[in-house]
Parts: sequence; C-alpha cells; structure tokens
Amino acid sequence: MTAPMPLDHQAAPPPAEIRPTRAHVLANALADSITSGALPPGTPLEEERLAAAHGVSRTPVREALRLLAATGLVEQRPRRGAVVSRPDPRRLAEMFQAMAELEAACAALCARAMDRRARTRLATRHAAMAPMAAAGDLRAYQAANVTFHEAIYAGAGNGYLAELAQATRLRLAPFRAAQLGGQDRLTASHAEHGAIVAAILAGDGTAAAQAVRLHLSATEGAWGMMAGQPPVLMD
Amino acid sequence: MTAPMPLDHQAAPPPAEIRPTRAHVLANALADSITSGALPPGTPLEEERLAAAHGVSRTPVREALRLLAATGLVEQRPRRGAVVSRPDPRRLAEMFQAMAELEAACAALCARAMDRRARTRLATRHAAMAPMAAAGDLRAYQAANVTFHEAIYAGAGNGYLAELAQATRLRLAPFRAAQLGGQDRLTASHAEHGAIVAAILAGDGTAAAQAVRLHLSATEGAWGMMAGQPPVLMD
DNA sequence: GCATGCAGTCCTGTATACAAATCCTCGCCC
DNA sequence: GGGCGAGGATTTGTATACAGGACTGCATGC
Repeated sequence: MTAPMPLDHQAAPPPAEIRPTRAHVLANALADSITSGALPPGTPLEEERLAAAHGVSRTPVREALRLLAATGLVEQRPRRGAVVSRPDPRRLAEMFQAMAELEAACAALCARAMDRRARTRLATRHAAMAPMAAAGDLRAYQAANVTFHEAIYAGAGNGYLAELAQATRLRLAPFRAAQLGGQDRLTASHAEHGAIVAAILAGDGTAAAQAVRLHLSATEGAWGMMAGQPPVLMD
Repeated sequence: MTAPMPLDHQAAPPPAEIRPTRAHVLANALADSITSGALPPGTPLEEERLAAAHGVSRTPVREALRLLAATGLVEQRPRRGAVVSRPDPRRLAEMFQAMAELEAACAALCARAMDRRARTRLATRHAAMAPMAAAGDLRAYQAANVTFHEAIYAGAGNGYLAELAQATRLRLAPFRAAQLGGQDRLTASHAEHGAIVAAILAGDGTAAAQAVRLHLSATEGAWGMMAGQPPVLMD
C-alpha cells in the first residue's frame, strides 16, 4: 500500500526539494501517460522496452513499476510482467462507490471543521464556476471542478483521508469519459455542487455527505463506464 | 497502494496459488516484524544487512522495501534509506479518524447490503464473544475482535473499500497498545459491538456508522497513543 | 480439422559490480 | 572548549550479467 500508501496525487510523494530518483521520475511520467489515456488499460509494460524508451536500465524501470503497482495504476503478476490496470466492471463500481464514501466523509468533516476563511473560499470558488457552466466552457469547468473537489479533501483537515480520496480519484482517472456529457450535465453538476456547498456552510455534515453521494453517483453515470448495479444512495 | 495498492492484510497481494517472488516473501516477513512490534517505528532498514539476514541479494530487498513503502509501513527517502514509519501524533490521529470513517462506511453498507445468512453469522460471532469478555480472556477476545471487524469489512460487499480499511488497520497496528486495557474495557468493547450489530441487523446504516465511530473513538483512547485533539464524533 | 505436446525465444527474477551521494569521524581554526 | 570543514567509510542508486519460468509457434497424433 501500499496503498496506501504513498498516496499522493503524484505517484511518488518524496519531499519536493529533494532531487528525486530516476525511478520516481519515470513513475510520474508513466502515471501521467496512464491517467491521460495515452497508455490504455491492459497495455503491457515491458521493462526492456520502457528502459530503452527512457534511456535508463531495467533497474529503475522495475522500481517505477513497483511504485505504480502500489498506487494501483498497474498490475504486476509474478513472472508474468506488468500491465496497465484494467479492473473488471464490478471492481470499478466498487471504486466509484468507495470514492463517493471517501469524499462524503471529507465533506461531512468539512461541515464541522472548516474555519470561516475556508468556507468563504469554497463558496467563492463555487460561485466562480457558475458562468463556466452557463457558457458550456467544458475545459475551464473541468479544471475548476478538480480544484473544487480538492478543496473539499483539504478542508476536512485530515491529510490521510485526503490522500486516500486523491489516490482513488487517480486510479479512476483512466476510466473517466473524456467529456462530462454536455451543457445540461454541466449545469446539473454545478447545481449539485451548490447543494454540497450549502450543506457545508450550514454546518450540516450529514446533508453534505448525502449531497456528495448524490453528486458522485450522477457523475459516475456520466462517466459511462458503469456496467454493474445502479448506484445505491445511503440514507 | 496497490496493487493495489497492494492493499491487503498481507503486504503483498499476489494471487495465492502463484508462487510468490522473494521480494513478496521478504515483504510479508518484514511486515509481520513491524506490526508485531519486533521492529519498532524509527528502526533503520539497511539493505545490505537485511539481504545478509535473509540470505538474498540487495535486489529483492529493495523491491520488498518499495512494497512496504507502498503500504505505508516504512518510509523511503531518496538516497537516505528506509526506516519503519513513525507518523507524528497529528498524522496518527488522522489515521485513526480515517479508519473510523472507513469502517463506519463499511458498517453502513452492511446494514443495507448484508443478506440473511451474513447477518446471522455476524450476530452469532458477536454472541460468541460475550463469554470471552466476561471471562476477561484477552487473547481470545482480541483474535475474535479482528475477525469481527473483518466481517464488517467483508459484509459491505465492497472489496476496494475493505482493502482501504484493512490497509489502514495494518498501518496502525504498530501503534496499538499491547493490551486493550483490562476487563472493564473488554466488556465495554463488547457492548459497543452490540450496538453496531443491532444497528446492522435493523438495517439502520446511519446508526451503524455512528456506533462504529463511537466504538473506534473509545478504542483509540484505549490504544493510548493519542496526543492530539480528543476524537470528534460526527452526528 | 482440432487439440495436444514440445522446443525455441522472450521476458522476468536475482545476483553482482560500479558510481555517486550521504553520514561519520577526526582534525583544524576561532 | 566549541564550531566548522575535509576526508574516508558506508550506503544507496544504477547498470549489467546470468538463470529460470512463461509465452509463441509448429509439428504430431487423434
């Protein structure tokens, strides 16, 4: 847990000011390729090939693969090589549900732990997204959306929980549909955000958690990779 | 983590029937030594020494250390070696809180997802622990306690969430006090379990989650490593 | 025509060697 | 006497070599 786990939004979390090792650099590069979709799930990752491609020997490649295996982005089967993870639909559904629960917990904590400044910032950020949704500016909305959710992770005041949520989000990244789904989905998303923000500002943790579950189950549907049961909301 | 984050109750989760690699064997051995307290937090883990001690070369040792770093049991700082993780009190408190939230989510899911047989088994297991608590049989109670909590993880029907909870529990293992705290704590623990079971059997997810939070915050206190704020229960 | 067994090739797991960086010790200077 | 710096020893990072298992292809038998 790895994996846990060195669970950061980077694949490798060594302190910033320290010069990272080649394995870390490689792991980050591969993680970007995987989350961006350049290396689709199921792609075999041969050590020799990667080594040649990046101008290093097999050793750091192996360590990078272990690092990525720890984050769950790749799977390593003994003596059978590594491939970009391709979780089956059932597991994917589990990950989406777990993601919702993690973020719901963060939101509930936000409702009680956020100080005045943080609440104001969150509300400001949310308000700033309204024109993007109205204008259908998908790119801007997506960027702001990531920031919004990260603000909820951070606002919970629990770094470990935030790392778990962030790591899960990272693992799910390859399975996000490229688009959120158009203008109506955008405005709906913003409205759902509004419910979350309102509950947090009101200090209602239970409502905040439930609003997050609603939002993420809707998003999950928009992501389109669902193949299992319909999402179940908790009461 | 991973694979997942290699997040299993073993440090390395390769399929059982497959002969594991030496790095996995080593990682499991080291994980046991760490969780059992034989290797206390802060202990430096020199590659050459470990290699000699286990009769292998440095290569599998390095991979084992990466595996353990993924689970969070050890920390690896580039060019400065690995040590058994020693989270500061604040982070420890975060991990305990996250653990409670994860298990609360599992319990809530149990309340709605468990089938009849699973509910019966859970109740039976809980009942079986009563005489252990009454007799003050610490060893038996602890073993049954682990099984009880694992049943809640499994009963949620979400393998990914269960892995996160299990991994967090593993990471916290080195910081558990050796004892639960005596007879009164034992009976109190069993009573708290009773509230959890009752809520699950009643299908009340919210109550189950809250009962878990209560139980774990009490346990946390009994574990004694707390140094931060008192635990905050969510409503 | 299809399944099965076998050999060759490729790839991974492990060991070892070398280079570079860090840590520790000792001596020097203030 | 204490702080600082240089040098060596130790340890990690990386490269390379070798051994063993896994996959590919073909040949053989049914």
